[in-house]
Amino acid sequence: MPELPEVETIAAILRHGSDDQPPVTGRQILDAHLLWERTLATPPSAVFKARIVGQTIIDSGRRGKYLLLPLSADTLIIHLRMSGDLFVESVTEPPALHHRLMLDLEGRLRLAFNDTRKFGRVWLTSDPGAVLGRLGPEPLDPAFTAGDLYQRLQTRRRQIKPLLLDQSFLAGMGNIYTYEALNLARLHPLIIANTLTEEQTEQLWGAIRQVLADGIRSNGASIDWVYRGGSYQHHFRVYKRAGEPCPECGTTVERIVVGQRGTHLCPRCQPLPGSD
DNA sequence: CACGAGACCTGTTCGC
DNA sequence: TGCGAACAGGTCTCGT
Repeated sequence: MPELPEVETIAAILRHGSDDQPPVTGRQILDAHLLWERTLATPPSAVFKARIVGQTIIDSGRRGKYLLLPLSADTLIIHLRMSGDLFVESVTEPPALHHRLMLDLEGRLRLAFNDTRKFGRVWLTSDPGAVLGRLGPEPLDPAFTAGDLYQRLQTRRRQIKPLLLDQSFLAGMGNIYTYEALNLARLHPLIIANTLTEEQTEQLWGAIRQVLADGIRSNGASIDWVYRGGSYQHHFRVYKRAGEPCPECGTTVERIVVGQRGTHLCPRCQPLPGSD
């Protein structure tokens, strides 16, 4: 589930709580249990527990797709990758299948990192910049303008879709929101980045911000067996709609492969210049 | 710089 | 029904 809107949603739940979860901010970490060694990127597991126990969770935020939990001395950084998720539950619950890291908190609570596919990673560091250093701009930052995007596109000769997925170009876009944005902007995923006109760039910039903002407003998307209560999946225009009519023009939605990732598009709304 | 392939993992869905 | 292949929200590394 985790692209920018889903990570934003989780960060907000950890900060403010939800209907069935109290907030974790302000709580001290009393114990730590690492259940899958490779989940921990740094420090070595031998020092992780001794270092994190006793620290208090100060806040909860996000940068790109990284979840940031500033602690009293360090920052806990979590990347959910493909299947990661975070739960706040009672310490009395038996650890669920696929829990990889559990932090016992004040108030008999537990913050659990659950990650079926084991791709997710956790960092405990005093220097978040070392982990986040190469991320591109935040697409929803008010300071990020269409002109900025146009500037950044000028030096790139890559196909637009893999470029938007490149986190050093723009932080937070994932596979689904990227092709949803390209569909909304009526741009083919294979268009070469520096051939976009200023007008097309403006469309793309608006579409990116719209799909992300709508995703956040819907509390993210709930897909397949991963469910968190988000509802943005009901707004998807082309995702998993290959073979169905485009909501815009009725043409059959196609699925192609770009950079080894499935990509959905409407061939009529999103024509590729120079081919027919 | 750009691209493709392979790796890392488990679970579900698809096609025969 | 069974079984292997393909596929899934991400990113890293290596070779060309």
